[in-house]
Amino acid sequence: MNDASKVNPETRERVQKAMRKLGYQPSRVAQRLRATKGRSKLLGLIIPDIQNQFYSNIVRGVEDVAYGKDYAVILCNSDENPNKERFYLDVLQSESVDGVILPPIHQYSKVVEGLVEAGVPIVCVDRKLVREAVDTVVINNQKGGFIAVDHLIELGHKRIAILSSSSQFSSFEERQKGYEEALKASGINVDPDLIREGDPRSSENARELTKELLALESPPTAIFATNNLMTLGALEAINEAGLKIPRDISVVGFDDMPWAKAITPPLTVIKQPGYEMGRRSAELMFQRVADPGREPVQITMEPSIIVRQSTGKVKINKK
Amino acid sequence: MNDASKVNPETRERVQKAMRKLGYQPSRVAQRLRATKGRSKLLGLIIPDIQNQFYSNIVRGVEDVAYGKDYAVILCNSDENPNKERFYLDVLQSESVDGVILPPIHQYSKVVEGLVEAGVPIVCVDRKLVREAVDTVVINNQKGGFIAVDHLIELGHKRIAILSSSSQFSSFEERQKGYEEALKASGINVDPDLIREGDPRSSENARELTKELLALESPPTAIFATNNLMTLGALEAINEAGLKIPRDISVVGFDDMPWAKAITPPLTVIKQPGYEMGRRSAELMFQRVADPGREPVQITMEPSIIVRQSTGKVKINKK
DNA sequence: GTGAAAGCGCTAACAG
DNA sequence: CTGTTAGCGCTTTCAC
Repeated sequence: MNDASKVNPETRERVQKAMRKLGYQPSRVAQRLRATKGRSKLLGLIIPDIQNQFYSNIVRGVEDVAYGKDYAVILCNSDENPNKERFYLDVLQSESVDGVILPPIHQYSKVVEGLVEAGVPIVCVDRKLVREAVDTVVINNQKGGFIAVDHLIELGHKRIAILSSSSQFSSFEERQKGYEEALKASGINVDPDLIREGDPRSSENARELTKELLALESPPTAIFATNNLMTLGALEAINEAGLKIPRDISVVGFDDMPWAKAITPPLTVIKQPGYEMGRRSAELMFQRVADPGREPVQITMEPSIIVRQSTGKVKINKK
Repeated sequence: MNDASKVNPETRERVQKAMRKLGYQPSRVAQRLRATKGRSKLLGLIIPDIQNQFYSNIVRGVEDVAYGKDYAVILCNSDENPNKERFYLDVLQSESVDGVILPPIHQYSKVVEGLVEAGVPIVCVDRKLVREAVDTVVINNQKGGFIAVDHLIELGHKRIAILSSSSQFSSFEERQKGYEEALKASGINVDPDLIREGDPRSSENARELTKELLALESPPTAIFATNNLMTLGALEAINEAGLKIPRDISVVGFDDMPWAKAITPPLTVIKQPGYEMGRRSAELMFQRVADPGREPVQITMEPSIIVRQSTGKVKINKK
C-alpha cells in the first residue's frame, strides 16, 4: 500500500480499489506514533502574532510549501511572550512534529538552543539565534535600514527620526544600526532625541512616540518607521497633527503592506519578501528532515526600497 | 497522574516530582490515538487565506480560545478552492481533530454536510451552510450592506455603486441584498450598471472594476466596497484617477482594517468583529465537543458603521 | 487504594 | 513476493 516498488501490480490495483471503495483513510495519528522520526507530516510554526501582516505572509509561504509535501502545520501565536513560546515548543514536541519554524523571541534562548542540540529540526526565520548554528532565513536588516535612511538623506533630509523597538530583537537592532550607519556615512550626527524606541507590536505606542517627535523644538523632517505597525502609528500621528506628507514631513515605512500603494500619497517602504521567507524556511526544514546531518545554512534575503510619494525633498522649516 | 481525585495525595506528589525530575512530557500523539473521541486537544481551522486580515482576525480569536484550553490548531488555507477544502478536511479527519471550524466555500457542500451528518463537530464561521443545521457564527451581512448604503443616501448620494463578489458566497449575496434594500427603501432605482461583481480575493480586480465605474458616462458619486481587498482596489483606482475623497467621491469599505484610520482621509467602514467571531466559533466548538447532542445554534453578530471622513455630502456633477 | 494488561491503527521486521 | 507479529505511548478496564 505504501511502497509501490516491490508489489505485484495487480495486487496493488486490487488493494487500491478496495481502499477507494471503503473510503479508507490511514490515520495520520497512528502513523505518527509509529514513525517516530522525521515522517510525521506535521510542522510547527510559532509566530508572534498572526494579525501582523508580515507574519501572515510568512505563514502563507510555509503553508504553501507544506501543502505541496502533504504536511499540515500547527500554528501558534507567542505574543513575544517567552513563556508562551516555551509552552508551544513543549506542545509541538509532544505532538512530535517533524520540526519547528519560528522567529526566536530572544537571541539567546536556552529553550530553543536546547532543542537544536537535542536534534529537533529548527528553522529560525526573521530573527537569528546568536550562539547556536541553526538554519536561518532573514533579510539583511541593516541594509534595509541603510537604504531607507540613505534615500531620505539624498532628498536633503538631515533631521531623520527612527521609530524602533525597545526590546532586543535582532531585526530591529540591525535596522537601527543601518540607520546610524547611513547618517554617519553622510556626516550627519546621530541625535539621540530622534531615536525613539517602543513596542513594535503597538501602533498606538508608535503614535505617541511620533507625537513626541513632532512636538520637539526642532522636529524631524523625516521619519523612518521600522515595522508595519509603527508605520501605521506614525501615519496616524502625522494626520492628527494636520501635517501633509510629503509637503511637511517624509516617511519611509518597513514592509510593503498591501495598503501602502492605495493610500494618498502612496507610501515609500522597505519591502521584505515575507512570503518568500516563509517558503525558504519550510524548504530548509524539509531538507533538514531529509538529512539531519547537513550543515546549518543561513539565507539572507535582500530588502528593497519602493519609492513612492511619501518622501519628498526637504523644506527648510522657518519659524 | 491524570485524575487527581482518587489517588493518595502523597503518591501523587511523589509521581509529580518524578515527572518534573525526568522532564517527562506525555505524548499528545499517543493520547490522541488512544482517546478516539473528543479529547484529542487538536482543532482544525480552514480559511480561505491567512493573508487576508479579516481571516487572520478570526484565526487569532480561535487560537486564543484554544490556547486557554490547551488545544493546538492546525491551520489550512483553502484559497476558495473546493478541492483544497476537501483535501484538508480529509487531512484533518485523519489527524483526528476534535472538530473543524471553517467558512464553507459553498453554501451547499456535500463534503461538509457529510461530515456534519457523520457527527464530526463542525462550526461554520463567516458563511453559512444552507441545508444542514450546524453551529454557525456570522454577522448580519444584509444589515451591514444596508447601513453602509443608507449612510451614503443620507449624505445625498443617489448614484451609489457596489463592488461585490461574482462567486456565490452567502456573505456577499447578503451584503448586496442590503445594498438593494437600502436603495429601494429610499425610492432609488437599482441601476445594474452600478453593480459590479468580481473576485473578492483580488484588489487588482476591484481596481479594474472601479476604473470602469469611474469611466461611466454618469459615474457613481459613491462606492460601497464589500470587503477589505475590494476596498483597497477601489481606493487605488480612485487615486489613480486623481480623484479626491470625499470631495469627488465617497467610499464605504467593509472591515475595519488597522490602516483605515491611518490614511488620509480616514476611511468610513462597516466593522466586522472578526476576532470575536473566531472566539465565539471556538467556544461553540468546545461546547459541542463536550455535548455532541446539543442543538445547533446560530450566532449572528452585529456589524457597525464607523463613520470617518471618506464619506461626504454629494456634490452635483456639472459637466 | 494500586498494579497489570489489553489495545487504539499503524509500520517495520521477519518468517514463510 | 506475501502474511504475520511486535510494539510506538498512552488510557481504560479489571483484578488484586
